[in-house]
Amino acid sequence: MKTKDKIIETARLLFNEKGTRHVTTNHIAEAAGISPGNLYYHFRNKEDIIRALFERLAAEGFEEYQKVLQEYPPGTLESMDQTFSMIQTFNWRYRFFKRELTALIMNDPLLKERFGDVNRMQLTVIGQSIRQAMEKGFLRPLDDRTLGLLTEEVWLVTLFWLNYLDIGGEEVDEQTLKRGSEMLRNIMANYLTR
Amino acid sequence: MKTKDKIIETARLLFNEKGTRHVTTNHIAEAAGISPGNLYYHFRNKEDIIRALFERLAAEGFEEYQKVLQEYPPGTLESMDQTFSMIQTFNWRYRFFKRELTALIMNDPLLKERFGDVNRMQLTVIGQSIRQAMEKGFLRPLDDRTLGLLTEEVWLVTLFWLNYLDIGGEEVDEQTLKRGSEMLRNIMANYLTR
Amino acid sequence: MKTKDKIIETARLLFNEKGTRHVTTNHIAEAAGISPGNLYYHFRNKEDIIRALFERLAAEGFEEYQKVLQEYPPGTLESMDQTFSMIQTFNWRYRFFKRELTALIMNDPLLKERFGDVNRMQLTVIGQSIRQAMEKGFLRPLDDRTLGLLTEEVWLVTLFWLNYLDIGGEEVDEQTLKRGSEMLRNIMANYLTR
Amino acid sequence: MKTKDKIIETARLLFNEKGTRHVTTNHIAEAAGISPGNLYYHFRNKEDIIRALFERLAAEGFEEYQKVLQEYPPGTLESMDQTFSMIQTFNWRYRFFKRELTALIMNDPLLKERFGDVNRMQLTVIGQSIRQAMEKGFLRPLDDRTLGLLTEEVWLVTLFWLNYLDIGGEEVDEQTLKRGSEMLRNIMANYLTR
DNA sequence: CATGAATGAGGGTTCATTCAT
DNA sequence: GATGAATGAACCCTCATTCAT
Repeated sequence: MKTKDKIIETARLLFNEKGTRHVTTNHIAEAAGISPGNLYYHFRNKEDIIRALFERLAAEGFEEYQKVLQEYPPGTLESMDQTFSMIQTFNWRYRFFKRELTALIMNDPLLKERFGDVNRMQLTVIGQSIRQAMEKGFLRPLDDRTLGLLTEEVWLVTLFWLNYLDIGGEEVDEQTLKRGSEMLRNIMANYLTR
Repeated sequence: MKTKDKIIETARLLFNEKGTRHVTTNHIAEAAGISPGNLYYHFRNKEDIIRALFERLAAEGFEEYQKVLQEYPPGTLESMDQTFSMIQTFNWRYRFFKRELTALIMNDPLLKERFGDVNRMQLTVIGQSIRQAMEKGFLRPLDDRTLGLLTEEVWLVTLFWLNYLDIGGEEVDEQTLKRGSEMLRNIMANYLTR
Repeated sequence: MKTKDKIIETARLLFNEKGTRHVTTNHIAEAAGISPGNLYYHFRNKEDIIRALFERLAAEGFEEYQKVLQEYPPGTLESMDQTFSMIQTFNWRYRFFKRELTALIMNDPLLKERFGDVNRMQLTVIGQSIRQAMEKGFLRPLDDRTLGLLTEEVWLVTLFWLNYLDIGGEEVDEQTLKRGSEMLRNIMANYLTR
Repeated sequence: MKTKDKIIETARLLFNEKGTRHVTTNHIAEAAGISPGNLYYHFRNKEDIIRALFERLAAEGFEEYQKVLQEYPPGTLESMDQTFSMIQTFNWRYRFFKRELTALIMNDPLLKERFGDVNRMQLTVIGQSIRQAMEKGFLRPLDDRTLGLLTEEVWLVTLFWLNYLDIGGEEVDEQTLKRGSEMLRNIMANYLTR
């Protein structure tokens, strides 16, 4: 593994474990087995590492989403399920990010913009997915406003399910993740044609 | 206003504005018009101020909730609406808290416990409220599992609506808050008797 | 007990327990059950308390010494023994003082002077005591230089026996104190007439 | 000279001059011509510097002792004399240490242990040295108890001679140090075979 | 005599970042 | 690419002391 990747991966693990605040750049360097100076050769500063982690999250997420799309016909409950659990995997892999998101964004305009882009894209994808399900007849016809709210509802649950568990002091495991899926299914159930 | 309150209030404003990380105890003292030493006369440390803010949030929240209960019959859509917007007010007043919640909790076991207590209590209240609505006939009969999911759904949206707006880069105003209420109504709509 | 005495007594206990450095004036006030302001009504500053403790040590020591003199004929081994163990009692009662003596003196000229006075007086007393023993025939005749060295030797052991135990990690109890007496007797033994 | 050594050496001088209490880490850094951060790059904290000073004292002392042993046959009065004045040199070089010893030890268990080790070793060395002198016929035969007391007596005087001068307000110079040697000789004189 | 809130200089320490090698 | 010593601003917090009441 290249040094740059080693830094990113080490940072991810440490950030998840202790939060960005309590992980120093020297700490990362040491854990990655390199010198502080070398870390700064590969990254301009700490923020830069966080940004790199976000880009990685976005790229990997996009890739995985393509795979889901290929395996499961879009617009079905199954594809929604798969997408949900895929996103949870990322939320978990990069959980420091979700935990501190607003704080991080508040102090880094560049990150804010990039996150905004990705977030918008994801919302669009969800919206289209639901619209497709409607067009294919899996869901009953919905007016635009209801469709909008439903989309956001699905997205909100998907985004914050891990935080919800976190806050409630619940472990993240197969069971609790499954409960998240159930919640989504429960939401959709009201709109299924049968 | 007493010094202790002045500190708490100043801290709340600064934390909301810049995040706990970027607000130093000396900042708070200066903004409150007192000496650093005096701040530490009233609070053992920075964490202690954060805890005090949580206690205040909890106490004020409880108080407000009682008022809502007295004005609106529990178990109605209206009371739910009122409770939602009341909670949003607190989420906004103490928004630093919600933003950094998991990070804060991760590093302060005492806060974690206190938050857990309050959170559990709130979930219980919501659950009972929905059950009452059902018993009164506003909602159609639901099995326990569905009722549990619905409760969590309502709670999740209530908790994270502000974060959702934050993340999406949306302003917090009457309009966006109202959209949160609508989402809740939309969720409930599926279970109303008519 | 008067407030002033309460402060002195509390300070002595705390200083012995934790050292002057780690005992704050507020700490003393709290333990004495009074307010910080009140402490400063009775003493100008922390140094002043330490000085008062020294004066008390000196006064009590003088008083006790008179008692020993009355009970045991001066110039006997027995009176030396009694004096030794009497001084150990004070060294123990005010052990913080002996522990930090040089440091305390270095930063407080007034204390330095007072301690010097008392110390000189004590040396004189010991010297005279030994001389008496010689004149009474308990000790064999000694030239002035030897007598001077012997006096200092006795005084040095008496002064530092507790520190010696402290340093060696030994408990201060009847047994270890007795060993100190034995050492003195051992020193004197070489000069006894029989 | 390396930075680490520069820090240690500077600390030693300042500690001797003003006592550990009144020397701040920033003082040391400034006097050593480095930044505060750099000091903390080489030492974890202030205690750590003090520990390093003790280790240096112990190491240098051991080294010097070996030299004395090679030059002067062990078990002679001369070797004792040399050892005494050698130790006084160290007591003087690291006099802050002896002055504050008990206080320092009280608040640093690690230091306490290390000091205990070294102290025990030194007592053993003295004991053996006296025993050798006896076996070689320089000293008359002594029973174990007397030998033990004599050993401790010698050690006590050696350890505290500088403190004794300090307390008495006497300068440390050739003359006063010589008086210490004389005291030891005076003690030994009683046991010499001739 | 007594209270206790208030002061403020400064202490130990951290950590993102730089730079000579 | 890499090292690791070095920087320095700033942080959290302490505590002897003061002062209005």
